Amino acid sequence: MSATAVTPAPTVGRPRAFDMEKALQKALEVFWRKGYEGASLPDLCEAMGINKPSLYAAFGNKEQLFLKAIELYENRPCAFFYPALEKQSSYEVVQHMLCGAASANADPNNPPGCVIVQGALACSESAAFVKEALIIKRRAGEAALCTRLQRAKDEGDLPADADPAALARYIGAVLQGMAIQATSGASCAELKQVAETVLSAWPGKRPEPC
Amino acid sequence: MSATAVTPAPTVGRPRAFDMEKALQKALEVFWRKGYEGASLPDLCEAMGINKPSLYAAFGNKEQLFLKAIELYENRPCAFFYPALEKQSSYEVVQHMLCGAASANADPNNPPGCVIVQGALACSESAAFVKEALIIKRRAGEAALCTRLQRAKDEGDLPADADPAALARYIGAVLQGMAIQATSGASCAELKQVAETVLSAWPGKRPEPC
DNA sequence: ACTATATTGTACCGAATGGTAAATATTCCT
DNA sequence: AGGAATATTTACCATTCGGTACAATATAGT
Repeated sequence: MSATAVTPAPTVGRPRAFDMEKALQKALEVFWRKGYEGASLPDLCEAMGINKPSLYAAFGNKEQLFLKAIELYENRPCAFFYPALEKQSSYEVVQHMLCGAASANADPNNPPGCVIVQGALACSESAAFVKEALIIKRRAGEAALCTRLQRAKDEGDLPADADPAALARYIGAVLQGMAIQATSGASCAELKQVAETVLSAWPGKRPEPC
Repeated sequence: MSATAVTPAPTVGRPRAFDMEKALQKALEVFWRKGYEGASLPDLCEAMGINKPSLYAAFGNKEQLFLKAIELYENRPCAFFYPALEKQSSYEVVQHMLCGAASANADPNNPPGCVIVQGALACSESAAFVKEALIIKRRAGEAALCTRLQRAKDEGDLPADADPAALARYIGAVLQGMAIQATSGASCAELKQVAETVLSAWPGKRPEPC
C-alpha cells in the first residue's frame, strides 16, 4: 500500500547508491512536464541522477516507472482529492476538490496541470496501455464523487431532482479543464475564480457559518 | 484566408496525383487521434495515401502540416465556436458553444476530443513551438468569449456584478474538460448533460420563448 | 580472506524517428 | 518533337528511441 518500498530492500549485495523515492519524484516531474511519450530515457535518467541499467533494475521499464510515478502523484500532489469526499456537505466536498485542484495545478514548485490528465492524452499505439490506465484513474475519481453525491442526495443535502452522475461528470470536466487552463499558464488565483464560479451555483446546501 | 489553396496550383509540370484537402483531412484525423508527437510520418503517409517526399513537397514538414491541419480543424469540426459569439444573448452564445462542443467532441465520425486541447499538451522540447501555438489558440478563443461577455454585461444581459473574464475562463475550462471527458469515452448525450448543468446556472437572461 | 549477491558504468543493440538525394515519370509550352 | 517544370518512387541519411550484455565494484555473511 505504501509507495515507499517499491522493491523489497535486499540484505546482501552492493547497496543502492540513490534514494528510490527521490528518484521517483524526479521521474514524476519529467513525466508531468513532458508526458509519457515526450519523456525520453535520457531525460529521466538525467533528472533522476542514475543510469539506464539502474533505472531498469529498480523500476522495471519505462511503463512501470510511469505507473509508479502516478501512484506517487496520487499520494502527494494530488492527495487532496479522495479526502475531500469525507467532508460533511456536498458543497464542502466540491469546494475542497476545486480549491485543491487550483492550488495543485498551478503550484509554482511543480509543473503546471495534472499528470493524470496530460500524461498520455493522445499518443501512439505503444502508449495505449498507459493511456488506458489514466482513463481508468480519471473515471475512478468521478465514480467516487458520484457515489458521494448520491449519498448527499439521499441525505437531503442535494435537491430531490439532482442527478449525481451528471453533477459528478460536470465537476470532473471542470477539474480537468482547470488542468488544461494551468498548462496554458493560468495562475492559482485565476483557477480559484473558476472554482468560485462553480461553487456560487452549486445546488447543495451551504455549510452553516456557526 | 481560405484553407483550400494551400499552395498556388502550378500551371506547368506533372500534376499532383492526390487531393491536398482530402490528404490534409486524413492528416488531421491522425494528429487528432495520436497527437503531434504520437503521429509518425509513416502513420501520416499511410493515412494520406502518399509518400514522404510528396508530403514534404506539398506541406513543408511535419510541423507545418500540423498547423495546416489545425487550420482545417478550426474551419470544419470546430466551426461552431466563433459563430456562436454572434448569438443575441450570452445564454445563447454559451449554449451554442457547449452544445457544439458536445456534438463535435463525441462525434463518432471523428476521433474523440479536441485536437487543440490534446494535440500537444505535454510533449518534448522539440514540439515546444506546436504546444505554444495551441496554447495561443485556446487563449484566443477565451479572449473572444470574454469580449462578448463584456458586451453582454454592458447591455444588461449579464448582471452588473458579473466578471466577464472569470466567466470566460470558466466556460473555457468546461469546454476543455468536455474534450477530456470525450477522450475518456463520454458520449454526446453525457456531454450535453454537462452543458445543461452549466446552462441551468448561467447568470445571463434566458432568451424569450416567443 | 573468500564467496555470494546486487548495483554500477560503459558500451552496445535493433528498430524507429524526421528528413532528403537522386532518378524516373508526367504534364504544359514552344 | 523537345525542353522546362513539377510530382512520384526508391533508397538512403544521421539521430534518437527503449532496452540490455558485460565487466567492474561494493556490500554482508561466513
